[in-house]
Amino acid sequence: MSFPDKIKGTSIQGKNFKRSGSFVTTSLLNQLSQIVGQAFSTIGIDASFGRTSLSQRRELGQFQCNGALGAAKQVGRNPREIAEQVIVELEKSGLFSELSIAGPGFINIRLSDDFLLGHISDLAEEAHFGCRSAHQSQKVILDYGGPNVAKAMHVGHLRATIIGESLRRLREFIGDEVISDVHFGDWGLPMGLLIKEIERAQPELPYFNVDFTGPFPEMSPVTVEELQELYPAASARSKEDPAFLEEARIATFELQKGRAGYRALWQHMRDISIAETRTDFDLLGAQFTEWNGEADTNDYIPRMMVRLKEEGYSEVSEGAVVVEVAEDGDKKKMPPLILEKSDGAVMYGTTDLATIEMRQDQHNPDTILYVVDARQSLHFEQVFRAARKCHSIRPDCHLEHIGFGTVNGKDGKPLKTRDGGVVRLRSLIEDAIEEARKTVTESGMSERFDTAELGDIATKVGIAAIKYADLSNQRMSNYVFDLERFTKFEGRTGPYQMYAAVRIKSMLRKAKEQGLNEGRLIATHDTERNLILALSSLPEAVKGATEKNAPNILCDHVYSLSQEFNAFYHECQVLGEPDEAIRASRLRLCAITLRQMEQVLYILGIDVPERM
RNA sequence: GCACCCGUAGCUCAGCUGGAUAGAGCGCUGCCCUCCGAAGGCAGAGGUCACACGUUCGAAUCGUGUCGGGUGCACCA
Repeated sequence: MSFPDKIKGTSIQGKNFKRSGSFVTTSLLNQLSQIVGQAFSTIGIDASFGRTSLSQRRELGQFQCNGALGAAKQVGRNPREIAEQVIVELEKSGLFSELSIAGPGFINIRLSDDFLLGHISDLAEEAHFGCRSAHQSQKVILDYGGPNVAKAMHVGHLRATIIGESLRRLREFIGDEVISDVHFGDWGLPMGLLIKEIERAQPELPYFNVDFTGPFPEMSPVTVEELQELYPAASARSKEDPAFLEEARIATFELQKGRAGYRALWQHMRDISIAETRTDFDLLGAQFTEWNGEADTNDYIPRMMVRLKEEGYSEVSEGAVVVEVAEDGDKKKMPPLILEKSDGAVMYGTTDLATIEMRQDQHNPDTILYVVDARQSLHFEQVFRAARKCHSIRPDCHLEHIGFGTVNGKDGKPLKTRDGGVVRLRSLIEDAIEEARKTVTESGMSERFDTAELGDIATKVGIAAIKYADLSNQRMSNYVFDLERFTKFEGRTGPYQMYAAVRIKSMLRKAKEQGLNEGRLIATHDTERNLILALSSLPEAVKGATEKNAPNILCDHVYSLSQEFNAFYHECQVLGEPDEAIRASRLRLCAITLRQMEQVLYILGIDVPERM
């Protein structure tokens, strides 16, 4: 693809916009902004006013630039006059099929088909649709998931996992080196509670004998199911029985100091708990490169404590070792980060800080992102401040808490089971798949597919429903969990997006059967151009999603792809188009659309089946 | 008490680096299958963008305050 001959060598076309082969140097909107910026520049106005975006009013143009209004203010000239001069400059380029001024000075732009088609053809050649060109690759550690030993994963882990995994895939897509760490909760007071609870039931076990040096049994004395019942029991007991709580505290302390029997028992609990959570993560498609936990910082903690004391960062306050993190000009009260309780045990602030030191030591990351419930924002503020103050991390390493709101029931309150208990993640997923199975069956799919494929489709639909519903919300706001709504095939749902993609797959399959080939892109209909515009805006969506850690921007993008595709599909025949060149072009457009849709859906963690 | 998050159509939510007539989906009304999957498309009704003041040529968007909801504020995670 190349520009029409007539525009080569014009002032605006210039050297900056030559493309060599299929290499895309920048997104369509960036290119346009630069081109329009040059026009502003030519008439003596700062090029930054050339910022151009997709038009909000498609009937007036494909793109709009509002820069003349802002420039008018700064330069003290009439905005319409500026706009007119800019248009005169832009017309010289020959890149546009329509340029007009509306209202007080909005510039409306339509691109020539050559430029538009050339751009999308190049973009489609790229493995990442041009999304990597503007991004400086970095090493990112993503901390999400956060399951705990002995506790079944529950609703609270849903968002952490879904959002975290999506960010992991997004970062990988733009070319970052990503380390994903599940950060297992395996080191606090709950461990002591569990040890003591098990001892109550089975005091004869060797784990509780201080003099026993091993070897300890290879099999765990408890099953996961038992473990999951032991924890609430122990937790309840600790609230009623101060003596039990005290024993648990001591056990926690002794575990952390390395008491052999406790460590052996702890290892069993950790192993069976990890095995259990893997199932949940597999169902949600979460992939971790590291299965570290709080306990893995144990070697770092003593060193860290000594260093912080020696270097004067930590101090003793009310019997506890703390790091003061309050700063002048703080608007809110900023309590110190507690590293060691007055009983000598460490807390999650300690392990979090030590984890930062460990990560700095092992990976030297550029960014660490924590995908954790928004309610923990104060905690992370404390930890990050402490990390900076104590030089636990390279100063230019970016630390950020990616918070999120709660999952609510239809009553607007955090989701609970009918009897007020915690909703298990597993049952949530199973319910979604079950609900999906219902809608899938109702749609008559059961007659077309065998049981195995039906099960696969229902699983994919159920997972897609949950994920899309979760990710399409703005991260920080709470949302209402309504399976019936999520699993519908109509409207803004995961299944709707899948349906659009599957329909393209089906069409491309037919084309292949009929021996039809793809060919050079040509534009014959505005729905084709609109679809191309949607496709070409992926880099902006990806950039926005990355900068704000906001997968909902990608949900918007894939939704508008679906909408534009459906409009195109309705208006334009593809397989039935008699003109071979047009048919080949449309087939190509369908293929590009499918590839981008699947790519974005993949980032959202949604699998598209071959048929449904 | 202090701090943070949220308040947009009947319902569920986008939009928030200021720009034209504030957008989706569900629900509601009406059209479109001799045509590649109608699980689709097109059109319509529905809004004092919580409220007030301020900055601005221009505010859902920025600032201040008020009201309403959620959350958090040292030895749990």
